[in-house]
Amino acid sequence: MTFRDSSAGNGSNAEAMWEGLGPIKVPKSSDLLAERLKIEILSDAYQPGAPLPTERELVSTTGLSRGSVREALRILEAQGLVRTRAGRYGGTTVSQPTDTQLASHINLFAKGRSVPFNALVDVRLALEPMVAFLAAQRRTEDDLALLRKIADRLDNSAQSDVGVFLEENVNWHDALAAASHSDLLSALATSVGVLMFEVSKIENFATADVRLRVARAHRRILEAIEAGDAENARLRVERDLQAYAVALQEALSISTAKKAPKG
Amino acid sequence: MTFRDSSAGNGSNAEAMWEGLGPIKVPKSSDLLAERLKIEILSDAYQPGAPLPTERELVSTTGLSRGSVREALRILEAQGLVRTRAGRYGGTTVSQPTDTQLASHINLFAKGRSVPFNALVDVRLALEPMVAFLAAQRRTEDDLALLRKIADRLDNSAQSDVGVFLEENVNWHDALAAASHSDLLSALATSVGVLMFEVSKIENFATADVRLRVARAHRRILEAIEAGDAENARLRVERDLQAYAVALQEALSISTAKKAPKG
DNA sequence: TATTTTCTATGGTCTAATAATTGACGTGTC
DNA sequence: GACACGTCAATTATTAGACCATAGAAAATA
Repeated sequence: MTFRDSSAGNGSNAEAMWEGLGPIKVPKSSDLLAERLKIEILSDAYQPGAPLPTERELVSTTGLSRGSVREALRILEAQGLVRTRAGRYGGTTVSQPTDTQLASHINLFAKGRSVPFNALVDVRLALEPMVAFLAAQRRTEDDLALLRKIADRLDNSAQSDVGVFLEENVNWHDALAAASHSDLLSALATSVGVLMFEVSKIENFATADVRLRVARAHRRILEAIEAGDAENARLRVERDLQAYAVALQEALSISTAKKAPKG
Repeated sequence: MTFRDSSAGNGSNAEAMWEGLGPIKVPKSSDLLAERLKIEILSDAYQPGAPLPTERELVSTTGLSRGSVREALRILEAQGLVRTRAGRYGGTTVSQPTDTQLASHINLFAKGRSVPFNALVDVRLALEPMVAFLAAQRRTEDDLALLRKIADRLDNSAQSDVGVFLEENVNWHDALAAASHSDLLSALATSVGVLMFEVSKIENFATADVRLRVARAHRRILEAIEAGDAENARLRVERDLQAYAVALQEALSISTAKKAPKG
């Protein structure tokens, strides 16, 4: 009598006995190792820069092959948790995810999901006013000096060099975010800022008129931040952002209309 | 005369000749392949579900080894851009990053960088009021039905089951975020919400008193959203969030004070 | 028709070897 | 001593080839 025979012989509820069993998903060894290492790394026992075991040590302690170990390390690397360097005294070390890496993942989310422009506006309209609010409260003298310098350059380039203007505009938003002295908030704000900046690179949107208005708006925001008037800074950013979004939205619909003139 | 001799003989600016040369960074083959595939995937030529070449095909088209190809695929998998399934008719397919994956990366950023509690509050205070604002404008009947059901369950469990209450509280915030109908915003909001939820699981913070207050607050927010009063919804969320953050902050300082009684 | 079995292309894993990298260390020259 | 250079050794980077496990399709069977 086989195992199968005996269970089949138990009657009508032979299958019911096993209904607690669902499909069993076999995880990949590299995923398991990555998960275990992730927990270790986040457990406070590891400081940034601390060395992980070498690949060959991991091979011997885990019993996995070198290939699986390396795949696990690539996963952790993509998550920004480790860094590997070749050569003697190289190896894998713990690292902290950078702003850039977070921005990259947000970027992938937005691009991969084809997040519409309006959704970007929603997020930016949530983040940037708060950034300005906090910046007005927490800005240091260094922050102010940097913001002033960028504001000057924006004024100067507003009537002349479009390329410089756009570049300095990104710098402005980065500096503002940094002045909020809030890690996560500024990382998120700059990420979304970059996304919108990419959109705004369409078809000479940054006309001389638009540039002048942006420069003036930033100047007013800077004044509020200098005065430490948080509520005012928030309001001004909110207003300017809405105006900017509306204008960009219009430019976009014109631009797409051009591309499909009789669609 | 050697090459070196001739350059050294040019005088004091011998090094200046080479100042255009920086350190040359040799990229890893897996990174290169991942980057190239990423560009392909994001180029609109690939729809979600579209199959990538098989590993062995990539080996023959790129000239790399299977190990390198697989490492590249692990990177893309960690970025949420592809999915792989074993077995015949399996393979690697294009996929869209999920909310959960974005949340996971934000989670790693916060944990890996030890982002302080206050910074989480900053972000949540930026996102959630906007979520409520948009939810009041965009909510469907289905959204309202779900929010009402959760609000009821929150009321019922506020005075009894702490576990159910906490769970439903997370559901509430998720449902609210969904009602904003803004992809990125809701993904970010729920990510940060989960992070704060983890913090609030400390030391019976969710006392009966706190639970009742939260339930009442949510009820008021729901009313504003039902009425479509966006500005009101935003204000109420902002106020409640601030109160919640203050209370949690106090509980945290008490909790940490207990752990280091005479520090 | 319904069920079971077989087939096979695919990812998953392992072993073994070689190449490339890189920091330390010695060694010589001036 | 200071500097340039070569050597060494440990580590990751990459390759090659093999075999296993998986999972649908397709064929065989009831």
